[in-house]
Amino acid sequence: MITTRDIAERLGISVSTVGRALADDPRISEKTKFRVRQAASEMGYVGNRAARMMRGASSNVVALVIPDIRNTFYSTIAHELSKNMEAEGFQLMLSESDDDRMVELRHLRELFANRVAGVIIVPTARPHNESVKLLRAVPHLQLLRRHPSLGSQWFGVDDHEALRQATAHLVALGHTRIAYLGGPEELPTGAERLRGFRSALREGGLPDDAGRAELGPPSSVDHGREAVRRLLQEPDAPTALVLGSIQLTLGVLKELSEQGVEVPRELSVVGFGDEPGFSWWGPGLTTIGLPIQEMATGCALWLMRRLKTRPSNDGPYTSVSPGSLILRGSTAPGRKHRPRPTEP
Amino acid sequence: MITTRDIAERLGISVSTVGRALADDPRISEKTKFRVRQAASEMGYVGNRAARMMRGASSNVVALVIPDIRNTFYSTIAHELSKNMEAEGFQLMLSESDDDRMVELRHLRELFANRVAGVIIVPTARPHNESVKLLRAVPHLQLLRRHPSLGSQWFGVDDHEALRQATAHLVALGHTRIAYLGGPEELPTGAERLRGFRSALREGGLPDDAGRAELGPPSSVDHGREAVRRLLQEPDAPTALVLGSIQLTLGVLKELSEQGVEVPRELSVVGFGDEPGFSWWGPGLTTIGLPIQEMATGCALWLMRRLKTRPSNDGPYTSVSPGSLILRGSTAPGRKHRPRPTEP
DNA sequence: ATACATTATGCTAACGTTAGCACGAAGGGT
DNA sequence: ACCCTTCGTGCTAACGTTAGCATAATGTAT
Repeated sequence: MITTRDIAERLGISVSTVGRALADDPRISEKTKFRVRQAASEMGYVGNRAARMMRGASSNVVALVIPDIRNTFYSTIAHELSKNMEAEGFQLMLSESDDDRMVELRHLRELFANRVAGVIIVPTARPHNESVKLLRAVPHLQLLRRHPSLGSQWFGVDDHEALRQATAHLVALGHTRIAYLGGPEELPTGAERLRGFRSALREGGLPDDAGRAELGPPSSVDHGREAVRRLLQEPDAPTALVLGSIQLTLGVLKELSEQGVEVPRELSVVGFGDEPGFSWWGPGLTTIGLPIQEMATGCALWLMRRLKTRPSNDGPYTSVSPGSLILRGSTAPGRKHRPRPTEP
Repeated sequence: MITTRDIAERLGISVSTVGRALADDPRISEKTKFRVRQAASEMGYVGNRAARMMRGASSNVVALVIPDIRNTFYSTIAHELSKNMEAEGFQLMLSESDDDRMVELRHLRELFANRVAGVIIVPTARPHNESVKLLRAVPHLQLLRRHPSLGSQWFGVDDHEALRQATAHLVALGHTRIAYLGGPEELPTGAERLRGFRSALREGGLPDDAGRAELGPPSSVDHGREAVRRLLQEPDAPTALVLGSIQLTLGVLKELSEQGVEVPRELSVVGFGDEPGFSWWGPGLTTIGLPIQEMATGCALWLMRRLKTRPSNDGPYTSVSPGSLILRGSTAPGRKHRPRPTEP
C-alpha cells in the first residue's frame, strides 16, 4: 500500500508537505500541490483512515443493527440510510442480530472495536447489559423498537394507533370475533400493537372474549402459516383477522391461498405493512401502510446532523410516524358465524 | 475511550503486559492475566482495531457493493454473507451503487480508505477505470454480473441457460409470438439472458421475427409496467412473455393485475426469480427459480477461506449455478393470435 | 545592508497497539 | 559460589497521519 512517505520520497519532499498538499492546505504552493496530487494519483495513493483516526479524527462509518435484512421493512431502511449517508461521505456497516441478544452483543463489540461513529439499532427484546454500556459511548438511535435502557433517542411508528385503526375498521364492519396475530409481547412493538388491538375492541364496546391474540416469535413466516391453520380449524373460529408483522402477513396470505379460503366472505383480513404482492393477493389486501421510508430518511438526517455538530446536544428525542389504513378488498361486513366454504 | 495505557496505569504495570495479557500470551502469569481482564472489563475497555491495523493487522471488514438492497436478490445475498461472516468474526460494509459507476467509484474509494479486507461486488455495466485499479489491491469477487476487467473470480447463475429453459417452455407450448423484457444488453447478465432467449427460439425452429426483445434500465419496476402496457396495445401483440429480472416481473404482475388481463388465457407469462407473492399471483406465476441463497453462501465461504490463508492463491475461479423452472399456472398452450378479453 | 514580514517547507511528537529485544528474579545443576 | 535456563515483565520502536513549532527562502521597507 502506498503511503504519504512513498510520495514524499519520490518527489524529494517531506511527508508533512505531502500531507498538507493532499489536505489542500493554503500554506502549500500551487505548484507543489499539483506535483503531489499528480504523483498520488499515478501511484494509486489512498489515504489510510485508520491512521487518521489515531490522530483523533472520527470514523465515517455508521452501523445499522437490525434483526434481518430480508425483511422489507429493514431493507427499505438500509436503503434510505445508505443513500442519505453516501451524500455526506459516510459508509454503512450492516449487522444482523437475528433477534438474538448474544449475536447483537457480538456485533456491537466488533462495531466498537472498529470505532463506528454512530449506531442505528432495532434492538432485541432485552439487550445485554454490555450492549447497553457499549452504546452509551456513541451517538445512537433506536428505530421502530424502543428499549428504555438505550436512551430516549428514538424514531418509530405509532404501533398502538396503527393496530387500533386496523382493528377499529373490523369492529365498524360488525365483526365480533376478531383474532390478532402478532409478535411477542416482550418486544416493545409487540406490546404496543397488542394494546392497540385491545383498545379498539374496548372502544367498540365489544366484550372481553371478542378478541383473541396469538403471539409468537418475531418475524416468523412459518408461525403465521401455522397459526392461521390452527385458527380456522377451531369450532368457533374468528370471522376476522388482524396481523401484527410483515412476516406474519406473508405467511398468512400464503396459507390462505393454499387452503383456498375465500376472503373476505369466509374471513376478513387486515395485513401489516405493504408489499408489492399485497395488492394482487386475492381480492387485494387491506393493510396498514407505514411510512418506513420517511422514517428512515428522518433517522439518517438526524444522525448526520448529530455527527457533524460536535457538541453533545442529546436532548431526549422522539419522532413518531402515524400509519394509515390502505383499503382494498380483503374485509367485508361481519356475520355471527364464519360461513362454510362454498361447494365447488 | 479507555486504552491499554489506562489499564496499565491503574494496575501499576506496563502497557506491554496489558497487551499481552489481553492477547492471552503464555508468557504472562495467570494471576496478572486475571487482574488485567478484570480491570479491562470493569473499565469497559474495547480494543482499537485502527491501532491494531497500523501494526500490520488486516481489517475484519468485507464490503458488499450492490445496486440496491431492496431487491430481494441482493438482500438475500447480504443476509447469507452477513450470517456466514459473523461466525468468522467479520463485519459487513454495505454500499449501494444504484447502478451508477460514479457512485460505485465513490463507494470504493471510501471502502479502500477504510482498508476493507475484501470486496464482493455486483459491478455496474462498465466500472470506472479507477474502480478497477482499486479492486486489484484486495481479494475481490464478482457476483452475478461479471466484467472482464475485474478479474476472473466470479460467482453467478447460468443466465443463458435460465432464459433458454424459460423460453423453451413457451416454445414447447406452441407459442410463436414471444416477447422478452429484460435489462440492458450492456450488462453482462442482460446480454446472457437475451442470448438464452434467442437460443431457445432458434432451437425451437421459430423464425427470426417470432421473438422480440424489449430492453430497458436495470431493476426498474416502472419500466416493467410501462413496457407490458405498450406490448398489449399493439395490433399483433405477443401471446407469451418472458421476464429477465425480478423488478421487471414485479412491475409486470402489478400491471397485468390492474388491467385485468386473463393469464394464461390471453397471455402466458414466465417470471424471473421467486418472491413470496409470485405463488399467489393470479393463477400462480411460472417462473425461473435461482439458487441465490446457495450462491451467496458459496461466495461467503470462498472469501472467508481466501482471507484466512495469506498466500495469494488467486487462480481463476468461476462457479455457475443452474436455475430451475418452477411450473405454476401462468402458462398455457399458444394460439395463433392473442384472444380478446372475455366480456364481463 | 539590516530588520522584518511573509511564504513555503521540514522536523518532531503523538495517537493505541504490538513485536523484538533486554532485563531482573528465581531455580536447578555443577 | 558459579553458570544456565526459565519465567515474568518492561522498554522501545514502528505502523501512517497530522498539528505545532521551527526553519529556510523570499520579498519589502527602512
